[in-house]
Order: sequence, then structure tokens, then C-alpha cells
Amino acid sequence: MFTSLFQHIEKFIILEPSEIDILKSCLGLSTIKKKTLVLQEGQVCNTMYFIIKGCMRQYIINSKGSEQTLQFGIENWWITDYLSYHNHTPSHFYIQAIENCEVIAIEKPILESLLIQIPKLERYFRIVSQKSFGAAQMRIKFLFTMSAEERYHHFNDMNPEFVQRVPQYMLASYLDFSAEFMSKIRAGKI
Amino acid sequence: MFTSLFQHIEKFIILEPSEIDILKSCLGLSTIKKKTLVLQEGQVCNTMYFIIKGCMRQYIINSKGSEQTLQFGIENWWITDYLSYHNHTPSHFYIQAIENCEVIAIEKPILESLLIQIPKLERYFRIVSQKSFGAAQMRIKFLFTMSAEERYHHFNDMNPEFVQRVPQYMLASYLDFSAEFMSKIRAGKI
DNA sequence: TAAAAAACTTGAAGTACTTCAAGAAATACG
DNA sequence: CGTATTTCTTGAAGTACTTCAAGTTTTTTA
Repeated sequence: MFTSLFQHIEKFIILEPSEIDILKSCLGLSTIKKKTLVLQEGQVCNTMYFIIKGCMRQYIINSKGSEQTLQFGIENWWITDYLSYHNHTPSHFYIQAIENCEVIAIEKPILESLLIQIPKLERYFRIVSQKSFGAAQMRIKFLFTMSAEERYHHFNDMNPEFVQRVPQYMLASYLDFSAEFMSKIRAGKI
Repeated sequence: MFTSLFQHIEKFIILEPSEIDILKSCLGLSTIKKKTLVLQEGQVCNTMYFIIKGCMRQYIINSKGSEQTLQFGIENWWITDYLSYHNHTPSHFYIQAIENCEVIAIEKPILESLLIQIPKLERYFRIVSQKSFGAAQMRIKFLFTMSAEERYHHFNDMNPEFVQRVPQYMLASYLDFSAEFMSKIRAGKI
């Protein structure tokens, strides 16, 4: 049931059986239907989501009223708005399921009490978030140094299976170009 | 001597006197001269730098041979390449002092032993890196939604004092436009 | 299984930037 | 203090994209 989370945790730390029991007793499984918003702009984000199955995204609505995807999350990823979560400030983002999902949704008070009961989990979340920050830095590097076409091919090469899972227009906005331009790249008309 | 680091840590956790002693005994102060590179592309990054005084930056050299700044760090910031640090892989980045700096440079083995002796520090680094990741998400949002001119004015409004500290061409590349274009924005010629 | 909704494609016209080149101004340094 | 180095400015020409509008294809849902 929660095996994928335990497997993920045990990549970084080793849990005692008693700690596993505590953790299990605090976790719950949720199902989220495709297109459901679990966070909207303006709300304070009080939940972290660990994706067991499915795909989610974090996006914004820009000044022209169109959506731009900032982040995708798939199996074994945590997704949340860390700034809103930590500062108790209204979020700038939407978080949405783009497939039917199974997730572990942990509310802040529960997570805080877990971190007190199982201090080792601090280490787990530290390593995960440091790696995420490193990945964000690489993402900015790619955005800065590659042309639209290069970003598309690079992403395709690195994540061939993932490209099939999401609508092209979401991927286009994630790579920071228009859906129309993506269509032309794919057709080889550039 | 290390007061700024202790003050920063104590924003997030409370240290026992004994823990403060342990920490002090493991830390050292370094002076870095302006323009010194503490990390070069291709090297494995084994050090985290806490900036006590001065300003540093993380940058890349793009395919045309010019520098693009990805990140600045000033007083009370940690700077490192987390991906290279965690995965022991060659870095994609340069890290350089752009003012004469005083830093606390912690080597990975020392930090690892500190984290074992003072597990509370895991919490400190978790919170710091989650907030950094949140800030990186906001940065991507700004890059996606604002024009060059908007990014310049927004940054200026948010960090008026900082803009004076770094050469314009470094700030231009951080905001992802050319130094020439920045010059024209500033002159009001756009 | 039909109808509606969502996603993708195409071409034409426009624009927000970049690049280049050269000179001027500011800053650092022996 | 004067010279070298670094940083900033300006205009002209070019380009990598965007926007718009309309049609086509694919997927979802009743």
C-alpha cells in the first residue's frame, strides 16, 4: 500500500520497525481524479503530496489568461508549494492531477509531529529537497543555454516515455515556448 | 566570528550549548579574494559555502563562450552545487567570489560527521533547502511570465541595494537578457 | 456510437529581443 | 597619478520566436 514511499525513504535512511509502524499509522491513501485541483492560486498550501501512481503538475495562469506549467510530478515525487507551505502565505500556483492519481497527502501538522517522532525523517526530506533544488538549477541552465528546439529534443531524449503521458501544450509551456511552435518543431518545419 | 551562522541556524532550530561547542570546533573561517573560482565546471563539488561577508555567484559558460549567471549569493546564504555534491558527479557550474568574501567552507566529510553528532542540523538544512527550492520555483515563474523589462524593474524594486553591488552585465544574464538590452532599458529607450 | 470537448496543425504577419561593432565612461592598480 | 582593464552605451541589422485565426484530428463522455 505505502511500499513505494517506504522504498523511496529507504534509499536515503534506514527505519526501525517501530518507526515504520508509526509512519504507517499516520499515513493515508487518497485518490484524485484527473483534472482535480488540489491547490489554487491564493490558497495557503498546507499539504505535501507523494505520488504513488499518476501524474500531477504545478502551473500558473499568466497575464493573458493562459496556463503555463512550471513542474510535473510523477511516481515517487513529492509535490507541493514549499514557499506557501513554510511561510503560510497565499500560493502563486495551481497544483492539478493530470491523470487519475493515487497519492499520500500529508497535512502539515501531521508531518510536523512525524518529524518529531522520527527525527531521521528530517534527513530524508533534507536530501530530497537538496536534490530537487539541484535539479531546479539545472533546469534554469537548460532554459538559459538552449534554443526552443534544443530544449525539446533534449527533453525528449531524457524522458522519452514521459512525453507520451502529457498533452503537448503542457509540455510546450514547461519548456517555455508556444504550443504552435512545438507543433512546427515536431513536423520538422523549423 | 561565526555569529552570523549561529544566528541563521537559530532562526530554525535551538542548539544546546554543547552542540554549539561541537559546531564551533568543526568550523573554520576562510577569506576569498574577488574573482577567485572556488568551483570550476568538471570538478566534483565537495564543499558548501556559507557567506559571512561579500557576494558570490554561480555561473556557466555558454556555447558562444560567454558567461551566464544562474545564482547570486550574499550574506547569510549557502552556495554550492547540490547535484554535484550529492551525486559525486562533475559540476556543470562555476562558483566565483565577485567581492572579497569571508565564508565558512564546510567539506562534505566534516558536514556529514556534524550531521551525525548534531542530528538537529538535518532539520536546519531541510528547511533552508526547501525554502531555496521554493524560491527557485518563483524564479522560474518570473522568467516565464514577465518580459525582460518587467523582470528588470521587478528585480530592482525587490532588491534595490543589491543592484548596486554587481556589474550590470552579470545581472542582465541572471535575468536572461543581454547586457546591451539592459542598457537600453535603463536609458528608457524601450 | 454520436456528439462534444480537447488537443494538434498550419501559414501569415508581427515583435521582443539578440548580435555586432565601436566608442565612452568608470574602476582598479602599479 | 596615469595607464590598463573592465564595464557601459548606442544604433543598425537580423532572428527566434509569438500571436492569431481557422481547420483537422483525437479523445472523452453521455
